[in-house]
Amino acid sequence: MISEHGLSDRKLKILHAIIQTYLETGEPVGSRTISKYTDLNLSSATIRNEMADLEELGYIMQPHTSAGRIPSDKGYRLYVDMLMDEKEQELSEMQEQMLDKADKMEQLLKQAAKVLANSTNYATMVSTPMNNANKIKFIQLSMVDAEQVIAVIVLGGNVIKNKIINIEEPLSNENLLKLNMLLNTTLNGMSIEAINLGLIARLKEQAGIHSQVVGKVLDAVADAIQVDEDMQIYTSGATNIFKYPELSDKQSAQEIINAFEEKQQLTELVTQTLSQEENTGIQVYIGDETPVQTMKDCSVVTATYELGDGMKGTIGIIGPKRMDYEHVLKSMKRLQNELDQMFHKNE
Amino acid sequence: MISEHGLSDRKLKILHAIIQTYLETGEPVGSRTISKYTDLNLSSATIRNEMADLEELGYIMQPHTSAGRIPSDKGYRLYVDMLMDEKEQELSEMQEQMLDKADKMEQLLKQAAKVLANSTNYATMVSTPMNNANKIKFIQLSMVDAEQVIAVIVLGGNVIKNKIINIEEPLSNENLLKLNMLLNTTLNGMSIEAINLGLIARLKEQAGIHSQVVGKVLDAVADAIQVDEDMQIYTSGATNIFKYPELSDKQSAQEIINAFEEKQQLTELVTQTLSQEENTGIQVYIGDETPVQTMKDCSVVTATYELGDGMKGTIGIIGPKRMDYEHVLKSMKRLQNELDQMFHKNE
DNA sequence: GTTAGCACTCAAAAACAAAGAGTGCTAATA
DNA sequence: TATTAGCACTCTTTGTTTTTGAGTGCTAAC
Repeated sequence: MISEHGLSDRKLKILHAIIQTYLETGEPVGSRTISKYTDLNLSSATIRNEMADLEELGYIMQPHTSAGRIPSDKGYRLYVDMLMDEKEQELSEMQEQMLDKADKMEQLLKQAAKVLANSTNYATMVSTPMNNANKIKFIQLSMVDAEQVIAVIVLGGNVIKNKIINIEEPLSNENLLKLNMLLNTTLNGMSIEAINLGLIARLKEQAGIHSQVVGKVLDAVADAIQVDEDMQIYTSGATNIFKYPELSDKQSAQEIINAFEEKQQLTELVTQTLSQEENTGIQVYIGDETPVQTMKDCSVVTATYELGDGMKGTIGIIGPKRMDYEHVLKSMKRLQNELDQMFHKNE
Repeated sequence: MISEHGLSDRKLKILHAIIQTYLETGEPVGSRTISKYTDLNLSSATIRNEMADLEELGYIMQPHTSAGRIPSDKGYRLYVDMLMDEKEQELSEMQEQMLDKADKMEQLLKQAAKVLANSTNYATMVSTPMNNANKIKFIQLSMVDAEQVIAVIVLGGNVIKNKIINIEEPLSNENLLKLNMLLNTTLNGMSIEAINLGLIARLKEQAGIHSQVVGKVLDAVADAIQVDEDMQIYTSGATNIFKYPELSDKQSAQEIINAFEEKQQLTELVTQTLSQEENTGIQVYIGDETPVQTMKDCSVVTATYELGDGMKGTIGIIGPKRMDYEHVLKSMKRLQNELDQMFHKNE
């Protein structure tokens, strides 16, 4: 939706110019600059009048009297909303850079974060898909040596988990085979929530003397999923924030980078993004709008990508409010596309 | 080895006092401070004379005339060497914090880095073990569905790798069994270097019509190992460097944190550390001594831990030159011990 | 409606002025 | 001979004042 701003065309142009120059320079922009470096052919005085209006309307503000203007959050918002409505751009070539190294999901996502950080010069994050309603695709137990069994669990989307289980007495080949049969026939295609206590009891009963092994395997399954529940987040380019003076004073830099390192706070972003069901799946949080308080002086752009099976992951870009929204939105769309495509191809 | 410093006992005491107070405050320390807050009972003037000597000998220096003295790299070196010779301390309790969450190696090491960072307030890194001469312990292929086979490879030290392989036509159960037999009998206990072209050719021959599958599996093996070759590095507490003003100006902070994020430069540290064969396995690099140029204004303490099978990993602490060496060295020894122990127990 | 002109404001930069910590040296002292 | 008190000197730090310049708002002319 376009905001009901009701600004004259000229005001809009001036606002646009202010924002764009501010995006580049990071310095408050004065009336003279606009008057000179724009094709409006208006004197600085006229611009000043318009700017006074724009300020009154809340789109721009002065850091102090006798300084130029900078966009307010509201101003950015308008700008971004305008951008969002623009036609889609041609995609791709990003693909090459990514396919390159990527074969495992983990690496693919790491790479994605890196590519995005490089191409935008902001800090980026990519989350692994959350498997809320994920299904077990395959389970296999194998003996590694006399006392150790390895359990390999493949989930939907080819997410692979494995876990080593210590057992007291060796399993015969035959029994191993039986157990594998049992587990697979019972659990295959099963969604994770569906594995309840009743089912577990039944399984153990059927396993007979090996019920304890089954117990351990189920623990392993639970564990494997548990680990995945708090999904992984890959970040890149956190130090890019040093490039923007307004964020790189010790205090802010410390906090933001810390958030990136600890990742804890980023999960908030992920859940927030995933819950919000938008058409394009791209969201822009400007300043205070962000779900993560640490980043209240930043802008955060997030997008979701899909894996099928209802699995969704998140991509995020964190930068200064004066971020190059145009470029970022484009890059975001591209990456989103790439990821969607890749995962669907791999399926 | 103790350096041949040949300093008088008094000089040594003064140097010690200077370093210790500087470690705490981070400010140049003057003669008066030493005279007052030490049990030497000497006037500031006497101290000044001694300090002049110490400066001439290169153990301390003045940031500028009429400032107090700060330790030089040489001074720190002497101090650290003295510490290193001290008796071992009692270990442990760190174990609890770690065992807690740890079950997979990856998590264990992540946790280790975190614990260490918390306990020292410096930036830390832990590398996964390098498997130069690592052996294949177990290989298993399983069908996931009609077109996909999963290969699980367990290496020495229970390092698990897996990879999904796409195949054209389904394998019968029988053939799968045969392949597994073939692979295991041939490759088990084999060190990775030993898998050469000749062996590969022989394997393929024996696999007959499934030679292409074998090829893909071997690719997968190579790949799995490849991935491991450039080992993982887990870091924690990078933002701790903000706590030390002498490192936290934009320039340095940016560089150091970046090194931590990109990890590239840290591998240098790891290899350096691993190559150097010391008795205790703990090394201290002060300032310029560091293998990583980015950290020339820091001190870096590294240690190795062992996994058996000749696999070794690295632990590292990076902080200001005025780091609390005593504490750090103790923590380091503890962690080193914990890790050694854990991996050997798990074996 | 637009613009030139001017007085005014205010942050940032530059210039200047203590203040204070610490030194080196000399001369007196134990 | 080793230690110490005393003093002049040096430099950073801190605070104050001045200067500068970009940018504004307002008024009056176009």
